[in-house]
Amino acid sequence: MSEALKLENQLCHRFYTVSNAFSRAYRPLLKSLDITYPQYVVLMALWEQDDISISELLQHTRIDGGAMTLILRKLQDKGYLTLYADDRDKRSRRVKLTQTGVDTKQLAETIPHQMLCNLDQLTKEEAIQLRDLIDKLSDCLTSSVCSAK
Amino acid sequence: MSEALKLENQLCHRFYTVSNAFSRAYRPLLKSLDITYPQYVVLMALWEQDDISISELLQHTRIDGGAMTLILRKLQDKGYLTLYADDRDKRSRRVKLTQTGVDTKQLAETIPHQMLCNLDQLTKEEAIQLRDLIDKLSDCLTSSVCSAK
DNA sequence: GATATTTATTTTGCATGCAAAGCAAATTAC
DNA sequence: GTAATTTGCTTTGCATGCAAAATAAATATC
Repeated sequence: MSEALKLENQLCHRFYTVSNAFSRAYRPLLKSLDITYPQYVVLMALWEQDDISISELLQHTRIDGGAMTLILRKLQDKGYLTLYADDRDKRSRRVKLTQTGVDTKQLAETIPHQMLCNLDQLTKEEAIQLRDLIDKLSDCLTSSVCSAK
Repeated sequence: MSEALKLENQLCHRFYTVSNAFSRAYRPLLKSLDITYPQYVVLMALWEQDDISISELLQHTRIDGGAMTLILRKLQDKGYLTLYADDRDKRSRRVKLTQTGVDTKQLAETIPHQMLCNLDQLTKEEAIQLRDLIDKLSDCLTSSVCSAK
């Protein structure tokens, strides 16, 4: 049979598989914080830059807008953050960590190490190489020059 | 701030982002077949090896079991495949492409090329390198020696 | 300055991904 | 050979990802 349609040759399937594997691998690490992986992504973004608009948060995290509404609602319910209207632009809403949200960063500090511990078969060089290749791939996919719309 | 929790340093977030980007990029290519990306994965698996049990299909595709039930139901409704009971083991069900399902492979042959066209910034060597690094990473994640359960 | 358009966000409807529970058939234990 | 366990699959409930429609507010057009 032709090689092109073989599952083993699909880069996309590798990303599909690994992305889901990551999400599963994070679950036990995030359990004590009572958050999911996308919620963790939102918190990481806020720990890096707090008190930003939802649209900025969408850009940083690349999470879907519709999903973001629900994620923020849940993180608010859990007491990690607060949503408030922007005075200058009433269409916009802003996100701000609560004290709990800020403090939780300390608890989360150990998570990246625990995850890296899963990945220690990769050397630092390989990890960097992998990162750079994915970024190149990501640029192709995002710009999607050739994609038939 | 510490580097460990920065979003930019998370390999997982790259996979999250690229995996979703792939799914989005495939959408227009799969539209004429009226299937989603996971459904396409199932068809690719069956074009490679037809008439297999659901459990085999689960292993090949690494799709979630609960999701697979729905995906197969939809592909059956669309006339791509048939589900039938295994005579030897009545717990098991088997999947077989219909003639339509088999014929559709011809239509799908062009899809991998169209997608590669999106990714032509990557050289062949880089693509292979990327593939191998992801496989190494994938092994780490799957075996998850160190993960605290 | 009223209208048309754009922007920021939410809602809706559909398709997974996942853990956990449920079920029936096959297998193991004894 | 019956009970306990395992296996293959489906169902359930929850959390996204996504396109498209809906809303409200800000901007641009004329």
